Amino acid sequence: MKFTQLGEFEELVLLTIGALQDNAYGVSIKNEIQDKTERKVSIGALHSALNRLEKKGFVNSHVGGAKAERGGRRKRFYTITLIGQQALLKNYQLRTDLIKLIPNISIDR
Amino acid sequence: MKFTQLGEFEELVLLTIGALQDNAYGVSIKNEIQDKTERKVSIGALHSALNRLEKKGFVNSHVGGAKAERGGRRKRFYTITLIGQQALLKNYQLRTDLIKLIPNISIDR
DNA sequence: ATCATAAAATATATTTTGTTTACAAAAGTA
DNA sequence: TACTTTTGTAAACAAAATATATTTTATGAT
Repeated sequence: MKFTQLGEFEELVLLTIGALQDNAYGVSIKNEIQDKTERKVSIGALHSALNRLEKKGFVNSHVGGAKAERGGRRKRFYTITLIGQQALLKNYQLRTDLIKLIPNISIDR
Repeated sequence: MKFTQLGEFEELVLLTIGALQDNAYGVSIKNEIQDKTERKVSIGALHSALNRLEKKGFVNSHVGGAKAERGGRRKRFYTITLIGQQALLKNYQLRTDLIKLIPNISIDR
């Protein structure tokens, strides 16, 4: 494929990383998505999306220090890149424009 | 397993069907998406998305009468169903909520 | 009536994205 | 050391997206 398109789940993950600001790592992203959507997210599914997002340049990551309350592996934190933000905005604007053209649909509440 | 999740391209197609109102068929949908997005849509890709959308209950279809200017096969027109509209709204609202939580992002123009 | 051509849908194969399942690593506790 | 908790990794498979090629159907011209 010539230039990489953001998939549906990838976009949701990317939005969530942005929303979580500096606390976006595997488990927090998983929990946030589950809370907001009622859909269950497996940690494996999430990490494969994260890997793809990083490979495409939509996010950066770094491992944090060893600071967990009760042990555990170090977290890998994700942050959204500029092109990640741009991709989100572009999708958002396109969908907003289109949805407004649909008659008898109530986008405000 | 029951798959009712809308894919990224499927959602774009569904939005476009809604926006085109009573003129949504293969070629018009393809052209509309290409105009709005600069991305190239193959007619085969589009029809496979349409088939999935119909199987999932997000759209209905019917073939039109023979009315083309210069021959050609009859068009199959698509209309969005109620659950199609509901799915679009749900996605729209979720993304709107999330994008507003991202700092330093300008969603208004 | 047959032929050429246009318009649209269908078929098939491949790649990319999404999901599940199982497992491994790192760190604290006892 | 062994145990438990937290998090990440890997591999296999299913579904969605894409590209390319083909077929069906309709009309107008000859």
